[in-house]
Amino acid sequence: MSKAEKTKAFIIEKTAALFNEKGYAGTSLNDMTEATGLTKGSIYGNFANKDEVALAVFDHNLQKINRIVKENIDTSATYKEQLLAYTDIYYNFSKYSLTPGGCPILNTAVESDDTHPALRQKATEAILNWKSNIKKLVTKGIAAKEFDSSVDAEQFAITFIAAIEGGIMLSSLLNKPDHLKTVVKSVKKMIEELS
Amino acid sequence: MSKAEKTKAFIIEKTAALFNEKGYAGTSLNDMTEATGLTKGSIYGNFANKDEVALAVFDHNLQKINRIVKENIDTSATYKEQLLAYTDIYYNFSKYSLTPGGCPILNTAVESDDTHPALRQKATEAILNWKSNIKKLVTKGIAAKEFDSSVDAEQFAITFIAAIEGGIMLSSLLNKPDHLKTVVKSVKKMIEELS
Amino acid sequence: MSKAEKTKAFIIEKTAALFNEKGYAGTSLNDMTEATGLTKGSIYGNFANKDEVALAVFDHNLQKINRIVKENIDTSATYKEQLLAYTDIYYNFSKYSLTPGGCPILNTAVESDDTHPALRQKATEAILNWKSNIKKLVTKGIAAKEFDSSVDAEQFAITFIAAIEGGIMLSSLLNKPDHLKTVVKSVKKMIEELS
Amino acid sequence: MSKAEKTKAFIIEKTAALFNEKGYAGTSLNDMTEATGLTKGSIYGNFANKDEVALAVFDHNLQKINRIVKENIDTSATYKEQLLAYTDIYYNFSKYSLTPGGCPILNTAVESDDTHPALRQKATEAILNWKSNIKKLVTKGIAAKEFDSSVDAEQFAITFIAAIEGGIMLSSLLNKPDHLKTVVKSVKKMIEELS
DNA sequence: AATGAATGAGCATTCATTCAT
DNA sequence: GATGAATGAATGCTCATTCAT
Repeated sequence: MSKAEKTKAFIIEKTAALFNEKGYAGTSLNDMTEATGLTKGSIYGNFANKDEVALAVFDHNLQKINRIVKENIDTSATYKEQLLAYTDIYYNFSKYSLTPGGCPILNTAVESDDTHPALRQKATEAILNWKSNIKKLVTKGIAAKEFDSSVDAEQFAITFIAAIEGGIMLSSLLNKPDHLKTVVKSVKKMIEELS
Repeated sequence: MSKAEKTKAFIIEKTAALFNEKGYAGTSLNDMTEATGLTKGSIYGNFANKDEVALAVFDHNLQKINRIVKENIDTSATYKEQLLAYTDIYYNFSKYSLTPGGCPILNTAVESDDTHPALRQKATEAILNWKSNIKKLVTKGIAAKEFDSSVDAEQFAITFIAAIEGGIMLSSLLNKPDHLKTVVKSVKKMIEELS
Repeated sequence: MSKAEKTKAFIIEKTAALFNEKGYAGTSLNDMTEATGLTKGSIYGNFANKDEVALAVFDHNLQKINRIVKENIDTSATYKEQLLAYTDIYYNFSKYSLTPGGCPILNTAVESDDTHPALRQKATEAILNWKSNIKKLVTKGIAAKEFDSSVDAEQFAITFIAAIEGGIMLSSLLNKPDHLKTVVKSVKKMIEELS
Repeated sequence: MSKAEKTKAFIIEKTAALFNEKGYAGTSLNDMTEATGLTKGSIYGNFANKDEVALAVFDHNLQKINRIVKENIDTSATYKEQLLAYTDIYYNFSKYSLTPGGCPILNTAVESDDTHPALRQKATEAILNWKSNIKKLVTKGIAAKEFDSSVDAEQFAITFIAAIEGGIMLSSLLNKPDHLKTVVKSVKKMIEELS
């Protein structure tokens, strides 16, 4: 890793919390220099502009989540177990020391949808990919006779994601991590009902 | 209604969409003068500062939703029907010409939770009130033997709100109103299962 | 004249020398606040941006010159006398307390021709208008039998302007006002030769 | 020529057009690295600062012109012919592929006279040298009885340079190479009248 | 001799807010 | 009660320059 790559990674890591907590518009270059200890010139030497940092931070946050998902899903044998493992991630959400400030996908989605096309695009892709993954597990589970053939995979995936994201929002806003656990419990019940 | 009250109401109405779409940090006084056709001096003559406008806008948006909820719930006889009526509001969400830019509670919750205590407080109250309403309907439904006594009202309320809010986010981000309808379908199924 | 118009005029007057001496790129907003005693905000309250000030300054400088030209030309009876009166303006160039820093048209022409289309356009129009005026005097002089019919009005006008502007440049650069007077003498000889 | 000398020459050549078109203040180190393909460090390894490059570029441009002048003058027998040869250079100005952006002496003179003493000094010397050359030709022509003894060599030289430089400015600004030719024609007539 | 990476001062511009009229 | 005009701090970004490697 070159010096530039190291500094880029350093900037991303140090500003990730900032962008997630204060949003894109709410995070200033000054905030960023304070968080990193670097000068504005240095940040602009490594990124073309604030936008590029924000997009890189989003990718960074997403990778973090995807890595956790992969680790937890791969060890599961059946599709049902994989779905349950998926939910377990959110049941133990606070355990994983993820970027503070709530779910980056949710935050980005909410802030960017009317204001920042490039970020919106990133959030959209992340959600569509997530939906596709859940859908695949359900479809394969049906094929493997784990789930009832009448199950609507699309509907399940959408409801799954909606509930989890809504649960994260409630937990963050009300400062009650248990609310997400409560939602996860309901989602687990939904998974049981797939059979 | 005095002239001052009229102007205040006018400012709130004209800037409501702005705040909901661009967020608090993303909405400038200049945006507000453009949207209203008024001068900055005039806005400051009617509100102490930008904050006050944002808070008033939140109240305005919330009242709009609450009025719709009240209208649709009151006509229902049973508690189950009332819960179903509740969900119908979101099934037909786009029909009610609400403030553009997605759900104001969700937007405010996401933007304010790490940055704006006063707005956060408003969002918190709105959510807690919503949760309390749903919980009451379930509790009364249990007492009236409409729902099974084993039902956890708190869990249901939290999951209900989480799913709906998550559904709104998905619909806004992906620009697919049907996603919210899909979530509402799942919620209706959850209501059926309460019996 | 409204307050805004007064401030605009004040800004133009106070920054005219600045732009003429340091050029468009060489004049900073800080220079402008120092020269006017106003804040940046005040300048931006009266002009959309630095460009608008520069363009207004150019117009202001041009008007100043045009006013002097008009005053001196109008009193002359014959076309030859009008041409001579024209040159007298430049013979006494330093007398008129014009904007310091040399000829604004020349300065703007030289700086803007490869970099600033809007300013270039202004300089172009000023020069074309000047050429047209000189040409008209010659043409009318020919018609009035003051000048020989073989005279090429276009050639005279171009040479006239070129010599004067070149003379201003030499005087400014070498800090020798007499150089312009020397050039004017040659131009006067050219005028005598028109007959 | 050492490596360092080669690189210096390379930098000068590649940035000459830049400085002539955008001016000293308008040319950034970034522009210079783009134009040369070198790094900032490399430019600073070969020149003390931006100033030094600009001064070297001026010298480079001046040498180019002087070489052309020498080549064209030397072949002429009489002083009148030498003066006419001088003007021919400008009649065919566009033929010689000189630095784009107009006359470097004029550009430098106009930009630097109020802002950059070192460049101003260079432009001053170039003009004085030019004037001295023209003056010598006229004086020698008088001594050789080619020109009338009443001719004012200083006045002729100043008017000559003023007209040519003014002509270059008009041609550049109005994008009409013919304007310079028109001026040159007038200058040739002036030369004829010296006899 | 050249590079990559950094610096900090400076750039044009926009911000929320104030206040005399 | 509303306006026009101002303020000064903050915005994102670029500048010429330096220096360890």
